[in-house]
Amino acid sequence: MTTQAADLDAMGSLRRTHGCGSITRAQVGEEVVVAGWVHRRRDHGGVIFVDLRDRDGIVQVVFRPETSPESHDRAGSLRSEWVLLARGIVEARSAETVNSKMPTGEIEIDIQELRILNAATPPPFSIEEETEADEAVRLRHRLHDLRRPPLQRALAIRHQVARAMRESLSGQDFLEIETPMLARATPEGARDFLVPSRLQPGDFYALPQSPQIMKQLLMVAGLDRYYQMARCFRDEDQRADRQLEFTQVDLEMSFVGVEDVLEVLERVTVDACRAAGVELERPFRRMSFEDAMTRYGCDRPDTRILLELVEMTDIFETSGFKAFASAVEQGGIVKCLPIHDAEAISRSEIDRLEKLVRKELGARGLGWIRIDENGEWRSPIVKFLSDDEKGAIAERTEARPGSLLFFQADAFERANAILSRLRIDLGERLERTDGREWDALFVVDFPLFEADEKGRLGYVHQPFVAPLDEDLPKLDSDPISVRGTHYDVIMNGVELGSGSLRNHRPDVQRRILEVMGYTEAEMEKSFGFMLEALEVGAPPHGGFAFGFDRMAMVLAKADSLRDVIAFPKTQRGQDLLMHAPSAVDAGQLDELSIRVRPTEKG
RNA sequence: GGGGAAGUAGCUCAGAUUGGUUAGAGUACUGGCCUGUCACGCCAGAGGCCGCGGGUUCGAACCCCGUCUUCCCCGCCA
Repeated sequence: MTTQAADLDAMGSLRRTHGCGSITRAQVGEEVVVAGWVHRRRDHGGVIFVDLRDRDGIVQVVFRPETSPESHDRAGSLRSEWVLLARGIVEARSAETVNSKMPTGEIEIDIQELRILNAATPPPFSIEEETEADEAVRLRHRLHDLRRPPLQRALAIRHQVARAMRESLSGQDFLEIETPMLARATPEGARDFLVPSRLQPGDFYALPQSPQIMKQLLMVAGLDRYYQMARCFRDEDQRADRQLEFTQVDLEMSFVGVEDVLEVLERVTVDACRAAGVELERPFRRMSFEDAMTRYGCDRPDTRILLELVEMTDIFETSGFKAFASAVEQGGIVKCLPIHDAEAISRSEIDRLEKLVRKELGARGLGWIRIDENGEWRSPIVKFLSDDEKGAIAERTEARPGSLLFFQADAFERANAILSRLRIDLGERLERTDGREWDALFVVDFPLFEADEKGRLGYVHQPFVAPLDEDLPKLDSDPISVRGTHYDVIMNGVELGSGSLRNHRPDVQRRILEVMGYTEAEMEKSFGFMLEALEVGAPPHGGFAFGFDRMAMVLAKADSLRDVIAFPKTQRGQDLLMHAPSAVDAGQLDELSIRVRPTEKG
């Protein structure tokens, strides 16, 4: 659709004097010039009101035939989202016409001169605080969506947080250093985005998944303290909190231990949040990975939710209740989520929850016991339990009339994932929270290795994480129990970022790769230049990477990364506004020595 | 790769779990009227490949099969 031919004006020498949202009673009587978009128009035949909107806010401008017949006449043709420049006198509204719902509702501008700078096609949906438009529609019409206040606020918060983090890190003696976007493909980790090389036909660059290796090389090179607002790329399936391309506030520092890094992280996090108007309590709480999993079933707990899980595995080791006992026998666990005063959870609600965890998380079922007002145990599973088991359950969960107990008997990961999901769902719905708005904490002491189903060890985070000094001897004797120096910063149940000390000694790095089953040749192929770098005098070093988009999401109280990124991609990786990715000319492919295999899609 | 939800007017949605006239509403849009509205109001009008492709049927928005798109989740993402 194209715009109607309209009689348009040039700006001439007229310039804006105020943002729409910043005009108050203080300007009454002054002449002002405002510029923006027609938010709404109310034409009374005589007087015409236009709500004019810019980044700053909305102000009512008035066109009266008696003030300026010409402006009034032309205002009649205005439509939504047309672009105006208008000069007029700020007037106080009479008591009856004050609009208390608008920040600028006490004043209006009597327009003397109107310049229509541009017309506009009708917007696909109205530009409001809240929109009901489908997300696909919002993404296709991203320019209109970006005009909505929540998105404008989110981008402003994003800017403020970025500025504060740069300032904070500069103030702590970090240098901002850029690293290449055209980097080397890595065999490990996420799928790479590849970029074909014209000058080296048949070879490819890879867009960096993160600057991990490059920042370690900077430490070896003696730059001491580095940071970067780093664009990162991972060609993996997306989620509400994962985009193909995203931004990390990446940092690394030399001659430090865990405490030194955490001190920096705490300062940066506090400074960043303050820039978004959020004051965090210091010091941040610390929690071990083990503690987090035991009590919350999750390595990024939202500790504002007061519900906690209870360990039950030992009770059911030799139970007559086959469903639980066999889970334990197969190396799994039994855990319980007790909820007291749970009368509000109906039987049909329990069925709904069971269906949910079966479908979404692969639960085998959802065991539950309700203790009614008379102390009777109402439950489909209670008939399988011995008196001893019932006694132990009651004692550990502090069950009482009104309590509802949810059980999972499954593999460690799954049982915890399911109960953690229920904990968050029900904790929020029943408002079992401590009332704090913000909850920042460090989770520390992650295991270095995890075993796959065949018992082979792999790294939990990445292959360069240094072990805790005191666990170093166990690298040979009991590697699975070796704890890493890895740490996470968690806020409101969202992982803001993670980091660790790195292996600076080549012998330790090699030993860790050996434990994971790498042969000498594989080590050379995958990590050759890293291992070489450690040989040229690598200082002890460690660092961190904040998921900057996630920080903005949490601080803007958004539910999706797409609401804090100007031009995000859909779950299928498409940009619905600019239509990327797209086919390219045969000539372009030819230059790159690339031939595309035809697909069904064409 | 797998599971789920959705797809009807620009937008948000009805359209019986029972297939049957010309597919409706609100809003937005267009024209007219209106000098104190602020979700302005009143009158009139226009607007539809019922996501797409097959099939069943005398007849399909509706039933069946496939497919595409968006969102949520699992896998995946050090």
